[in-house]
Amino acid sequence: MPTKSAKKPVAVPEKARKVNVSQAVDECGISKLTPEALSLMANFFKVLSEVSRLQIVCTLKTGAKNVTEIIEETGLGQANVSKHLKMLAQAGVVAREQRGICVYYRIANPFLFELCDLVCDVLTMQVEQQSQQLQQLSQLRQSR
Amino acid sequence: MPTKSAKKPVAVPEKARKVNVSQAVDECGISKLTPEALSLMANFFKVLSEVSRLQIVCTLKTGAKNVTEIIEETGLGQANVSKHLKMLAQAGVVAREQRGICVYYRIANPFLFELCDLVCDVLTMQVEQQSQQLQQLSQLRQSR
DNA sequence: AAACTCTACTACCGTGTGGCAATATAATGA
DNA sequence: TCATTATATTGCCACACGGTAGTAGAGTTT
Repeated sequence: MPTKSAKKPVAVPEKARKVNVSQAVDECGISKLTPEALSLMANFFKVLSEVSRLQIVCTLKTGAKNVTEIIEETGLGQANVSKHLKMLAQAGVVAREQRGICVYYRIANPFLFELCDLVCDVLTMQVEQQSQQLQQLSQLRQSR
Repeated sequence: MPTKSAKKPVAVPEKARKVNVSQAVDECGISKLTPEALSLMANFFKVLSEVSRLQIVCTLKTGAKNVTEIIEETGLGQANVSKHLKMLAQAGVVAREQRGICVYYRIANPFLFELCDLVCDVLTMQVEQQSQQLQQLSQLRQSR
């Protein structure tokens, strides 16, 4: 049973942590990360936490595309695509390049796909694990 | 200039895509992912897109901890920690284990740290890139 | 049993944000 | 110049979600 040093940790209010970017990511590795670095990470994940934006990223997997092409491939609304692209660009996920009248976007850092593949692996493992557990459950059921 | 086949892509409303999990993640690799798989990914990222939850994950880097320990290490409120832990557990990020009166949580899949490290790398690259660009800008400024 | 600890849950509030329609801006062509 | 196409922006609404206080329940100690 763990012992507590102080009764109430005095709970410094959890709002009021806005972060000024930069410096932040020094020593890599998830442990010993400054709140700023954590905020950077959180923001990065947040950008990738919407199906629409992931759709857009998928679209760009096969190369740079302009907004109209992205709209057609994803079936998303124009305003949304524009908004999402802006967010993705600000997060440094995609790069913007104007060619004549059109604006082409591309994945800024191909590392992203590596990352997504890794996530896919993790999720696959989880799904498999879950289905195994379900199997075991149903087996227990039948042998009753 | 890209040609458009139809004037208005008829915009199937973008709400009304709730996803039933499972199957989804077949062929790994970010391209050719079903909407269900994308939704899984998005949800995974969403769980990691909050500073508080990342703090909790960091806390668990050094091994399983009970809720009180997590509260003390992070300084978060008890209700929040409980809520976040529930979310992390549902997403399969952490595993729950009751020992007597305490409940211990641990990272379910150590792969997670690998993933976070990769994200750190990506973010580091981005930050470095940005600072380089800033440097170039200021140099342009001075040589004016 | 009563008091205490640990964890979970509920209700509430404020904020952030996705989708949408309408409008604005920019570049091109007639 | 005017019309057209491509992209960006704004305002609005609905909804999801984080933080908080209060409460509940389970286990432990006295």
